[in-house]
Amino acid sequence: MTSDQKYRMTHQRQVILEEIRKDPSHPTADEIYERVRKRLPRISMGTVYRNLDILSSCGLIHRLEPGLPQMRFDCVTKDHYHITCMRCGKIEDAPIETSDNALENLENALGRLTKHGIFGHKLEFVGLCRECLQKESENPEKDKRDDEES
Amino acid sequence: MTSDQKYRMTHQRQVILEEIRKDPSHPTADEIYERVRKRLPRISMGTVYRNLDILSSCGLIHRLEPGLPQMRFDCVTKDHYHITCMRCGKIEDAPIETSDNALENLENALGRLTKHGIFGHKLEFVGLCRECLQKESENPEKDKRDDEES
DNA sequence: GAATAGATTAGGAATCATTCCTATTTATTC
DNA sequence: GAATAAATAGGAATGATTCCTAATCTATTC
Repeated sequence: MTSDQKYRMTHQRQVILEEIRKDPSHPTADEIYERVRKRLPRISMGTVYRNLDILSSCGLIHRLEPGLPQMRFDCVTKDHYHITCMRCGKIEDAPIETSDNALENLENALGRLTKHGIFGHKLEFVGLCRECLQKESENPEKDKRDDEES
Repeated sequence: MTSDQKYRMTHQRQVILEEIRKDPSHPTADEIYERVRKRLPRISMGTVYRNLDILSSCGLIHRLEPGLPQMRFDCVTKDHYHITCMRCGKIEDAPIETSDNALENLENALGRLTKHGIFGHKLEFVGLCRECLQKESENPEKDKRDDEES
């Protein structure tokens, strides 16, 4: 698929890849399944998961692991950072560059300090997305006090 | 438990907290359950989970969410960073300070740029722990080529 | 173009961490 | 010490993910 011949690019795999590439919103496996199913009604969830694994391990997509029960997938394979909404779970790209090497220097220093092999880092920003922030301001303090006067 | 009286400090809750505080290795819920069970043989998993939730929401412990199926818990509530071993899943503290405010500045800039409310970030280093690194060097390339000459 | 072998699939069962439910127990307050 | 609320044990339910199997597809070789 990349250069090795271990994998074939089957039609199902191609459609899954296309649907991920159509969608910059970091969809879950389930969302990908639903979209692919419109084009391939007989596809199974097992096939979707297996191909998400294979596509990730080939580097054609990225697997995201926010602290939420479902994994999400990213068609952008260039390293970048994300903002996760703590209310609705939406994940958006953080418009910052990873090119400055402060974190890389830190990785090297950490490797020396700890004798670990440090191969990378995951940096994720957490907050409220624009929509949830707006709802918050329209309905202030709503869910911070769910123990009073129900 | 902190200052509000919403929660009681029950014996079970106390024991759970003590066992977490005895153990700096970021145990899973299951590991905590096993340790607590030695002291309270009749405790149930539901009680452990409920109390881990409550203790986290009170700020007495921290809940970690590495990209692995099990959550882990940390008795150190001061903000700090971790190194997760991609082979064995062990989580260790990263001996770096969070006090320099580069990431804080970045959060502020991001908030302005995106109109999100940014409340924090999660930074996690990924690599091999000392033990797994050593095994790797004793048995080089073992698991990178599991497709050749089994 | 038949035979072979390996990869892939659909479908569904199994797994397993976590959450939820309920009847009972425990602590607190009046 | 009755009333009330919180917490518990035990077990069932949930739900994302993984695993299994028989059937199908595809590339290669003769």
